[in-house]
Amino acid sequence: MKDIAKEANVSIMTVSNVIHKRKSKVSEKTEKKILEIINKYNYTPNMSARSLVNNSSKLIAFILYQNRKGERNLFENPFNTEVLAGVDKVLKENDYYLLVQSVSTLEEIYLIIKTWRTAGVIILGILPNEVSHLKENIDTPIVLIDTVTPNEAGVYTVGIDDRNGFQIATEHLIANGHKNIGFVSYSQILGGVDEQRYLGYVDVLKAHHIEINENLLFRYNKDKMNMDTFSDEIVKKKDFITGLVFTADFLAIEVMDSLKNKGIAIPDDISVVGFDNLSISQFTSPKLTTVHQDITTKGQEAAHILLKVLMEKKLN
Amino acid sequence: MKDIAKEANVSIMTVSNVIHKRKSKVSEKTEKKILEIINKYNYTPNMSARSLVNNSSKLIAFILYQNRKGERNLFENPFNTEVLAGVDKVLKENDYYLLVQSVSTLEEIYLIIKTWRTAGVIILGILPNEVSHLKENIDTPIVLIDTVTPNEAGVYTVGIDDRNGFQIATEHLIANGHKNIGFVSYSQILGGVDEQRYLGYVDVLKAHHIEINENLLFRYNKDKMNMDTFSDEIVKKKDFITGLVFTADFLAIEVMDSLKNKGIAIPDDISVVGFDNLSISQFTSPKLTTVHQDITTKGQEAAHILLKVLMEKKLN
DNA sequence: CTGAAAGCGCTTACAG
DNA sequence: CTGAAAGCGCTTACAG
Repeated sequence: MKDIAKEANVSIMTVSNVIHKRKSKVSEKTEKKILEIINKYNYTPNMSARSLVNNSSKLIAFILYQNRKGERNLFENPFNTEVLAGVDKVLKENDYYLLVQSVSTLEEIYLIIKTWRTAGVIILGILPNEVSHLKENIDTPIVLIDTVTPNEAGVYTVGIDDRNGFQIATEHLIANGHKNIGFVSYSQILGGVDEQRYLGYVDVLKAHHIEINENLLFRYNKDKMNMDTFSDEIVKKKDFITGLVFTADFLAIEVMDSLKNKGIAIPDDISVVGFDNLSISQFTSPKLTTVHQDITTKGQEAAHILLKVLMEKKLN
Repeated sequence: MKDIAKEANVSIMTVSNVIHKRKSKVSEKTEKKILEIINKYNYTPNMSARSLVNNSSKLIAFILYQNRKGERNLFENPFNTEVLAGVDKVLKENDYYLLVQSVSTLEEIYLIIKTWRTAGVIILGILPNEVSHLKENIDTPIVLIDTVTPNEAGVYTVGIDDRNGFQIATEHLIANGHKNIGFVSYSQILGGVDEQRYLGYVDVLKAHHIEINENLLFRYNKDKMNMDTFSDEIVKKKDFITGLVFTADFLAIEVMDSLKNKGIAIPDDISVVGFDNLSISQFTSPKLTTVHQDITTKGQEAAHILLKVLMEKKLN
């Protein structure tokens, strides 16, 4: 910038004004001259310097969070990476950049944000009871995906009507004559989207005067169980169960595979309905019946919300 | 930092020395005092300031590159995200951070690197003939994944013996009595890993005195074809073909699905062998026979190479 | 419309 | 072992 200013015989200030397109502040003539020099030298602004002055960077942190010791690889789950795809697309179009990390504690999140003075943060996997802690420790806008929480100032959420979605899933099985329908989810059911989905499941059973049977609720704790022992629990009750609703396609696919290996025919012995409509779900056999949600759109939505809030902040 | 220095009654310099663990330069007593204050205020260094001084940040760019107009979402491919998982893990353990973006031009890559003064870059999808251009425009260490290129100074590659891997895949079909084996890959075959795999395919056919039949080479151009018309080409030759080798599981899964929809039984009508051993490959039906490669390890490897080079740079 | 000054938080020589 | 100075590249008031 200094060199450009020298070559154009203007001050650094003027170059800065040109870069920031403050047209009213620079004559067209000098602007043109400076732009030429900028292009000639292929000048790129140094983000570190800018961030330092502004005490905020053009970085958005994208965090995959899972507060458990398990050595699970969060990037293996297509749901997470489809969200990432949406975020990538929108931020790129708006000259923001994406800092990605998977973490297992909230403190790691705080550290990233402070270290890089990120403009905002998008997080997957936060539980409702963690939101207030999060809010106290982060002073940039926060967007949570699939966390069911009241909108507080500074905390925005992206989600769908999970309860209704799951009513649809459950209703589908009922419509096909099923009564003994198992509910299969990951373990942290309290407060998360899975609770909403559970409520949708209950809604439908109740509407059809079917009693909720605790024995048909299967919760997969990824850290304490393996898929084999988990599916055994379902196998034990196979003569009773005729249908299963899953809160996630990814889980449905894994369980289906395990059940098939144990000689259970799907859908002949047990019918299955998933949730998410992951792109891989169409490749299972039989094709997984699933409730669609547009995952990439969730990511785009999250990014848009963040950008909007950031714009408003700037105007104040 | 200034505040910490003031409270400890030392200079900023001394605080800096403590933070960087230059033990020889600070007495144990002052060190302890300073560390206490650092903890008390939960001090986190400002990376922007550091990057500015060093003219290099603790950011590593992870780029998914595809030089085509197609609107393909690169995060949808589990291969890419499994690599990402490996990179994430290693960088996190070494206090580096990950800047992720999918791009469609080399210029976008250069821009990211200059803008953020990244310490290094890991790229997927570079073709061999693009390497020299890349090298001329990037002055940080570059690690290319699955690009077949001679090792030049500053450009490192992570890959496997693709030719041998594909010999194994092809040999598997031969061993099962197949002779008319189709080779299915994505379109950009020249110079990439697919060429190595093609050579492996040729090796085996030749060894068994089977002539290469141009009509059995299927190249899927994602931008110009759709899966339906592509699989039609295979269907046309279904009475002749008895086996197919695929250069990627992801492609195999999509094609298999399409073929099944068109009434082709797998493996009864046509046997299929994939490549990669994606975690989702085990969920297809029939389970995809595939040549294993440890994808996450490729990502870890890439990160390790980068860190090693960075360490060596520092020592000079 | 243009410019000189101060400062963001840190590090790197260098002097004591 | 400790410190004062200069500077990284940029922006934000402010003065002309």
